Amino acid sequence: MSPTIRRTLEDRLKQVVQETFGVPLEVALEVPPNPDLGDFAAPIGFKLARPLKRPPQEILQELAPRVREALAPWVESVEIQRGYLNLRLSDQALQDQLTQLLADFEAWLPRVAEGRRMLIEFVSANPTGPLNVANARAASVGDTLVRVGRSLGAPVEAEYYVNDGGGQIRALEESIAWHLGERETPPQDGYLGAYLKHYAEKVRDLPYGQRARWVAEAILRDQMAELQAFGVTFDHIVYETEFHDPAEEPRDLNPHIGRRFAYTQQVLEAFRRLKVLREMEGALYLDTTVRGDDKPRVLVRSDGRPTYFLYDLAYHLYKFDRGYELLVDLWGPDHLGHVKRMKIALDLLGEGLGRPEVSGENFLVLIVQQVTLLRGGKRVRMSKRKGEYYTLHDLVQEVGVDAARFFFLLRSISTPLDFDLDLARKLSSENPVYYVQYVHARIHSLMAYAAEKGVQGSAQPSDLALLTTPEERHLLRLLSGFGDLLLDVHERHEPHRLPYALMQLAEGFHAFYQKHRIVGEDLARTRARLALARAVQRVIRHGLDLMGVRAPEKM
RNA sequence: GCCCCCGUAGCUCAAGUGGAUAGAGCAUCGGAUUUCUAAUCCGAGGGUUGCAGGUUCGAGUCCUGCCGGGGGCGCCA
Repeated sequence: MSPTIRRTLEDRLKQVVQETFGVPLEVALEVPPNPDLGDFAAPIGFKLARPLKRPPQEILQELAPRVREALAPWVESVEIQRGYLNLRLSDQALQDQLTQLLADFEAWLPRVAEGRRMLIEFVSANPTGPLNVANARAASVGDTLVRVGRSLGAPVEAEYYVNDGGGQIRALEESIAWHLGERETPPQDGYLGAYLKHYAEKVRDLPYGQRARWVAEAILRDQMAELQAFGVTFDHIVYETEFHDPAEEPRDLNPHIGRRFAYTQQVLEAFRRLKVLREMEGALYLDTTVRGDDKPRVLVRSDGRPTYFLYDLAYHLYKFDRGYELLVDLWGPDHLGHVKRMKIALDLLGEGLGRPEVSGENFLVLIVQQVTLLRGGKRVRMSKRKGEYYTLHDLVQEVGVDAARFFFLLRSISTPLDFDLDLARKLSSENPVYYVQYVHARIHSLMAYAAEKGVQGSAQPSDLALLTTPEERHLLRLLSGFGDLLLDVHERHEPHRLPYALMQLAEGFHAFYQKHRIVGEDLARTRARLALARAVQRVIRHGLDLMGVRAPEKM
């Protein structure tokens, strides 16, 4: 429940500025480029200069003594440097963090204050073939966001949407017939990959028209198994056909069909009420241009079949209806053009329904950029329909779950990722993931050694006061900031910060270990250093777990 | 043609909501271990942040234009 030191300091600083100058100021603490400058830097001199019409230096000189007093329990020095107020944490505060971390790790982690119920939808691959590496990247990112959120006590759930309707299912049906030799020419837009033959053989005895549904279910099961092996699970699975008209298909063939058709009708009614529906050439359009879109978007085709867009709106209304307050969707770059119209449509939907919570504001799309596979320095072209594949399964076989997940998380979401397969295979012994895992294993072995030497008893506060070398202080500082890091990952939806932070912590520990003897003559110092090592191990283990990466005890 | 993403060290990428001397890994070169895991550590070289302007105390970050790469622009999903 403890707020982090950084948040505490920011709140206090804000308060002091308000009391001293009577102006509000959002204070965002930064970390100075050089540790000699302190642990935190508040760039408030520049920011106050304008509203107060006074030079930064003068402002800070007036502020510094008050800050020093207000932050006394946590901060041992406050210095003015250029336009910054540089803060140095007290040894006591850092040692207290260590004590609390070890006493009750879960309680030491910060909690997300306003618990908006969040639903993250990701992967949501078509049930027409195996998962590819783009799905793998989305799975890594989405799952880690879910885990981080939960670790901070935020109500976050994971959902998978199955596009089990529309043209691709018809194409699947045709493709199955082709694989069974019932038609000579391969269907246009068909799925010609060898994998499908295996599924097709199992439905040979089913009549044409009923096979695709069975195969889609089987593929979905296999996808889920593959994801589970990748460490990724979902709380909910929702099918597109739930939003279809139940008259479309007999329910004994499709148990999902039409269960939530009411949502589809509700969407159309809301738009009708709002008078934003347009009929042109026999098709029904949503006039998104009233909110700045380029052109109206088709909801119902001229032959009466609804589009994916309409079903997607019904689906997202269903999400809001279940009480989620923030909807996060992870989409591929090919869906980029849909973001704007979707937000507009949700705004209109909320207005039409008179429900302000249904709105584009509460709908966040994260575009997870594409993955390009390289082999021998050349692009590996992939096409589901042509049957050219490199699957999630292949990836796990080749580089393993740990390396794959770590590697995917190492890039920010918005960066296209070149995945060099030759390099990835080579990386198996050079990948940074092993650098981090090694710290965990090393500390495990260290603990065993200490036990063997008969070192007993946990560190007392007086022991921890001995942690004063630069390497020890650096580690204490990194540990104390771990909660802030998780908050950043959660609030900004930037999971790539996590592996970087763990690499930094690992680097700090390796350097510390190299330079200082941990189990030694001085028992008090030994206890203190073991406590520090145990805390590092705990944080590393937690961080790796959030990434779905194992924390081995031996390497 | 319009919209979006990207352009940072030889390579792959970071850079905490506009902050101090732009940082890591890999690669290259040079060192370190009789004692707790060398899958480690220490050090060196390597940069006009694609180009040109602008905004301001301050720009890799924001704005405009251009160049290059990728993606999208369907009564497909």
